[in-house]
Amino acid sequence: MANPDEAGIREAATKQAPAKEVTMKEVAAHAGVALSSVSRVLNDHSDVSESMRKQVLDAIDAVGYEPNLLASSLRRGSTMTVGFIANDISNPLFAEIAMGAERRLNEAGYSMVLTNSEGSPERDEAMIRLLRWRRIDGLILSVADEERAGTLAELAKLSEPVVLVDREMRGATAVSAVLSDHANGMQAAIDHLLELGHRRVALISGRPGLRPVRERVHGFKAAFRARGLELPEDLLKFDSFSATFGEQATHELLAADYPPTAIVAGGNLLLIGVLRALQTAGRTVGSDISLVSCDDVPLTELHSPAITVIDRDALQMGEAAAELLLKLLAGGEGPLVAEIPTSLIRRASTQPHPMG
Amino acid sequence: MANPDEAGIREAATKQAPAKEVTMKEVAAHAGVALSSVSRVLNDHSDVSESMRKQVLDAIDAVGYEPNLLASSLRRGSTMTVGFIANDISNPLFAEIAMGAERRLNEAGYSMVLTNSEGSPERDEAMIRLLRWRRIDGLILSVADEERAGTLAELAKLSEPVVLVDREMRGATAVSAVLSDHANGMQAAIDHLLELGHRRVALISGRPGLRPVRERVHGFKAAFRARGLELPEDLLKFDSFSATFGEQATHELLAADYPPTAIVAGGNLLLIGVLRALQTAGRTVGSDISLVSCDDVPLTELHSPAITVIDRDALQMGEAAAELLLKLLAGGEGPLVAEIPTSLIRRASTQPHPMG
DNA sequence: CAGGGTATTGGCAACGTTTCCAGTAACACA
DNA sequence: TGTGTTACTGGAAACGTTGCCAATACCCTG
Repeated sequence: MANPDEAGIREAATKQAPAKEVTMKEVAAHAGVALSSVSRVLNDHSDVSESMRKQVLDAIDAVGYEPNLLASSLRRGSTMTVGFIANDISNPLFAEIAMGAERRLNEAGYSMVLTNSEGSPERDEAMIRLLRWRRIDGLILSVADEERAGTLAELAKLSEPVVLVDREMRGATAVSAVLSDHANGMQAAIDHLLELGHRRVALISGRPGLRPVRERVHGFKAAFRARGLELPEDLLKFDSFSATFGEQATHELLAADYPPTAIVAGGNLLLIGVLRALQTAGRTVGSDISLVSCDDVPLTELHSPAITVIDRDALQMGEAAAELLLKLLAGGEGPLVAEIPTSLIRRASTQPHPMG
Repeated sequence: MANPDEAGIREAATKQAPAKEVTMKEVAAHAGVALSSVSRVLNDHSDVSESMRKQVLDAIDAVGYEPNLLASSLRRGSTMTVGFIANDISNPLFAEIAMGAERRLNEAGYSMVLTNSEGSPERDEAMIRLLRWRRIDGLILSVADEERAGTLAELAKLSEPVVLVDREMRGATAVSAVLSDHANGMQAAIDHLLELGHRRVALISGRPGLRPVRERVHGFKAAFRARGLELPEDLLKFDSFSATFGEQATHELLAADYPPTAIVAGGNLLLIGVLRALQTAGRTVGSDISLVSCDDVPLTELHSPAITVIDRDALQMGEAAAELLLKLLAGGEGPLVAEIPTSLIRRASTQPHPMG
């Protein structure tokens, strides 16, 4: 590499298309004013004369100037950007939350960069770190693992405000969050099933470490307890929110000695697996077995029979998350918490237990 | 940044705490070496001694240093970031494309910032401009309007490589793109319906300005022409890809004097509307009316009867888009084009025409 | 020991902004 | 005429990096 001949060649090859950027300097030169005046015009400071403003503005589109937000952010110490780390962007629920958040943030002049952890705690950490290095002004996320030390550590290093979506991190000092009321939603759903005469009610959901799962289990138990009934412990299946787990768990449940007469699927991906399994096993939803799902998606409405769901307003969740973050960004004291209600939408998939 | 709306907010937010950053300077001081040596270690240049490397690395986590990617990008002239502008992130199809692209880009060391135009050409333009000002290294997008002058202008100002997803911009100098083969897919689907005896086949799709719509119409016409049949011009409905339009168009079609015996929905949102309308009208999919949709989503598989679709691999589309962009980023000469095949998945929603 | 590498390091000027601090001109007032 | 005030403008120092260039120390050869 130190060969002088090579160096020469490299130098020649380095002679890339310069692609010289048009900077404020050019604008200033063209307008015959100082750099600082151009800056003042661009940031509409109070102390600029009309003639100066016109002069600079003309020069700007004469030379085709475009601001460099990197330089601006570096100098200013703020990027006007917030990060959003989604667990799974292909899940319409998260997509809608992200959309709600982005709308609200854009209104306030912030822009949002959306990234996808694909449910991996490692990627979670990597994304937090990357966004931190990018100097985002705030972060909205739904961590993949609430207990993970690495994630906690990465978040702790972030001095900017953070809002969790449907997560609580008990290992950390209290952090702002928007939380949906899974417990009450689930309690209502289970109560509905019990009312219909079901006793063998199964719950299929993700890892019990996650808040939505925890809360739903609370609601589940509360409903049984309220009626003085014993909990069907053997019908609780926790592993992941994926369709494949939904399918596998359903098969296991159906094959048991005392199979359930009703199933609750803890998410729209799980539901897909459950439906596949029921179809394979030749069971008819509604008449053979009752079914409840979480989160209203087109499939639940259009399935025949239509599927009873515990619903919540995903858009609203996103907006609420953005709202909290904006409050914090404006200097508000944290932690702030917003509760999003859930509601039970009864449809044809839940029918009275034939022997109930 | 010149947006006057932002001024007030920024001013309010400026009253931040100082929060002095830990920079390379601190690291250098702590290690007793020069700033440039720290930089060399961080970018692992060849000419650093082992002792220096250790010394600096130790100092780095002694002082808790975190790189500032803004400064780095500014200096280096490259952000290692590519933008992705999606039409509608809550559409699982786009979400999957984005996911495919992000995976491939991450592998190559790039990170992706995902934004959402919500199908609005104005937002399209605004997003292109913003990303340009952020100095992204490349852009993947699916413009909302292929003809719009403003969008063309914004793209023209971008000197970095661009890859379109399922779009062609005829007003611009040729631009790279990943295109799916809608024409053949549609032709196969229509041929399937014609084979089943259907003649009154309706097509509901988005605005005809968009490539997927254009191509599908080609395929549609080709299938009729190939059999020497006359085109049912009155059954072609173009307006938007939304569920509401799907519903409205279906109602119109059903109310016509010569209603269709088969409907093709040009997207998964349209399908939702079509299904709603059919349900309202009391028509049974399959026996009363045949149905084909575009893009395989859980709903099509799990609906009863299951719905015949023209499928394509969305993940692959995203990966292909990233692949093309990476080639261009590596200095490859454009424009590059990748074709993604479509395939017809026959299911129970397409049945022989009773009178066929 | 001179001479010429080689390997490593330090210093310094950028990158494109913003912002503080002076400086200037114009004007009013006494 | 001098003084103070107002309204603007220019200059220059940051922000945190990177990369070129020169400097140093060391080693090897003759």
